Amino acid sequence: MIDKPTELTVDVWIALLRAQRVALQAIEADLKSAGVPTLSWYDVLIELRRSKGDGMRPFELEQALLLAQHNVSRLIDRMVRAGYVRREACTDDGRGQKIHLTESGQEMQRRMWLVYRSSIQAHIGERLGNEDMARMLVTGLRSIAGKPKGVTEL
Amino acid sequence: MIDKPTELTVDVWIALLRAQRVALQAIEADLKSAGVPTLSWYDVLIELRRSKGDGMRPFELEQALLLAQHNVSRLIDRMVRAGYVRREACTDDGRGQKIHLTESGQEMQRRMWLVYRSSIQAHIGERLGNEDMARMLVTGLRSIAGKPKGVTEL
DNA sequence: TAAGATTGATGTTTCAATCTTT
DNA sequence: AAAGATTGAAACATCAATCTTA
Repeated sequence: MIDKPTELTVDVWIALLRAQRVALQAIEADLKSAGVPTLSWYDVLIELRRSKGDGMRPFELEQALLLAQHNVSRLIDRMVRAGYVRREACTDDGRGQKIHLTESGQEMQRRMWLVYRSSIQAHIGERLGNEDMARMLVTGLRSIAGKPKGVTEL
Repeated sequence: MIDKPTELTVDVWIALLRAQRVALQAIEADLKSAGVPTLSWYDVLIELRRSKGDGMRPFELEQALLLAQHNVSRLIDRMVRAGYVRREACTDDGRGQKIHLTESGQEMQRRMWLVYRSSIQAHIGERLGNEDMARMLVTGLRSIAGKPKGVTEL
């Protein structure tokens, strides 16, 4: 059969699934025990911060975060209710809107980053050497992920 | 600060998140368009199949699949309703039970594997060379994931 | 008391349909 | 009609509490 994967390929996929799951659970647990929101909120906060005060359209967030439109819509709902972002009318496209960070959202992003970065170091950095990381990136993970559509370059 | 990650470490984490998300979404989409259940069902089916008819305790599934106990409980509920697994009383431990594959569950596992393996090949195998895969595994992904607790060896 | 497992309430994601503007 | 975005209903996940047996 032409599209049957080798054992090695299957092992890589299983390991990829597992590594991400283990690391993600550990990192989410760290965030939770620090009393801050989850990673999906962080993703929105950091994307908006990178937009430098211009705000972002929901569909831009959608592409950057690999989320479905209705999920972005509801994620923003919750973050508006929590006071971290606000919606603004979009001047050049009547259908759309612009999402902006609030002061409180900026603060939360900074606060989360302090927790998040320790966690990345603990669960990723301390387990891998520089050589290994560099190789995983250039010929491995990025080939699987493809090129991001949004503004954010990896 | 002692636990601040390097840029490279952060890049690896972002790439890991992204690669898994992209591949997972692609694979789930393939399963859906083939009209079969999602990957979490497959994970249960294949674990049970590996147990060779002995069945598995819910807490064993929990460890093998990295799921919380209540999630396993409800996942099994749904799969029982769909007729793919059945619960049996556990002879040596009155608190527990044994989960077994049904005939129909075995069939579905086989059917899903045909779809799943093409999908793994398309989204992982065709994007990576053998050398790269081998390196990602031994010095990369597996160091992040740690050792699995359950029966299943990667 | 602790381990194995389930349940009610609540929060989040998904599906399909809808609404508005281009 | 297509793009951007939202919404109701249903499926699924999570939290805290509970139940049973070891």
